[in-house]
Amino acid sequence: MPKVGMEPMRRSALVEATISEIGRAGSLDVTVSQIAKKAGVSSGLAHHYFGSKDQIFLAAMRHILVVFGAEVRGALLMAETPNDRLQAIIRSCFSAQNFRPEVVSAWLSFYVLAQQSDDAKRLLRIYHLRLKSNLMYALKQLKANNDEEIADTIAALIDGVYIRQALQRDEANAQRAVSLISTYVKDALEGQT
Amino acid sequence: MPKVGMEPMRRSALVEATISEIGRAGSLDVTVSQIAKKAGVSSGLAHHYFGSKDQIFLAAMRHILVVFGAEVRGALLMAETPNDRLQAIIRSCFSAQNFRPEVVSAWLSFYVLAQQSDDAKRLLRIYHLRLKSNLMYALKQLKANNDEEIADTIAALIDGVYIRQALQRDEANAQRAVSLISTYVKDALEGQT
DNA sequence: ATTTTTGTTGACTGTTGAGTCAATCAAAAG
DNA sequence: CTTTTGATTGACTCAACAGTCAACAAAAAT
Repeated sequence: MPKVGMEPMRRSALVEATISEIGRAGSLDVTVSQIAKKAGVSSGLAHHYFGSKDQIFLAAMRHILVVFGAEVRGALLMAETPNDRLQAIIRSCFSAQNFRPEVVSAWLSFYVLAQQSDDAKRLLRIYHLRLKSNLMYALKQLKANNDEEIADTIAALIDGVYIRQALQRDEANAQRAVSLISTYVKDALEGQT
Repeated sequence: MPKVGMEPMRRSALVEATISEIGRAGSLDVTVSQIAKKAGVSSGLAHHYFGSKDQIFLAAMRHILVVFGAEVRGALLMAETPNDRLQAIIRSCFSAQNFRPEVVSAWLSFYVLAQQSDDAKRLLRIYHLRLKSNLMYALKQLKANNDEEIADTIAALIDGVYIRQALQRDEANAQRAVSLISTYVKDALEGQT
């Protein structure tokens, strides 16, 4: 079985397994062995490819952020008006991919990780900046005079809805989440123009 | 030195130490020894009074919720109009006591704990229900036709602002947090009446 | 004065889990 | 056919830590 070129497959299997196990456990309290088992390999191999548990976590976090970023970019491509752009961003947050229970749960754990690891903090900051810049770009075109406050509110709302979803654990209602935030956006823009 | 009646003092010292250490570490990854040391006692004593680490965490969480609940109730007493009531609730969330960096950080960890422990989940659910009921009571008097959605949005906003504060770690700007949420409330109510 | 109760410690135990390492296997290269 | 290289394992080491326990200290009760 040992063929050449296994590395990328193993890496991504381990990353997926990490997200899945973190989601299942609801915390970073998962062992390398659990992750490896879920990925169908030995714990030694996980260390072989990633070096340490921390690196595995970071790789998983990077993966989630990359998937998220790609989805947002894809959705933005099809948006024509500034309002479309806002909707595209919001809807991306709650897409089937990103709003999966394990992923939501993993997000929460990554927020915790970011309090401990500088690398994780850096990753999350980049994500935050990109999200805000995307929001601001659309809001500026809409001539919202308090665009910065609105952007921060949207961002906080997204995080808040996520955290609450992580707790409830019933099947995620993405529709309601999107409508909640969209309603806010509508009200906020009406109130000020 | 061993006088009678030490128990309540030790318990509260340990609870305070737990919050402080969780806040410092940014996660539940603190040892009983660390907590005990911070409280100025031995690890054995912590076990003596609480039985297990889980129980210590739960006691700390209960303490935060009790303090929070008391503050909200106090603020509500002085509110006269429904709008005052909303403001009172929001302002309580960001009071000097509740919005301390360690407490904010501990909150985030408690959300994680609630994904693992049923007891923690129950505690948090009670807090959520009480918060929502307080919000709804005020919103109903304001004749908001979409009161439930507004209540959920406020709650999500509070959580979102908290989580972001936990990350930034710079000195908390409670003023801005309150104004962010108050602005939302104003817009939401104007938009619909 | 002695007994009981309450508070308190720190050493000890058992377990768990991260990371290492030598050895193995099979394909690819020469 | 032999050598190299990448993939892979599982046993092993070592440290950390939760929880236990026997023992001690001082006040309170008798």
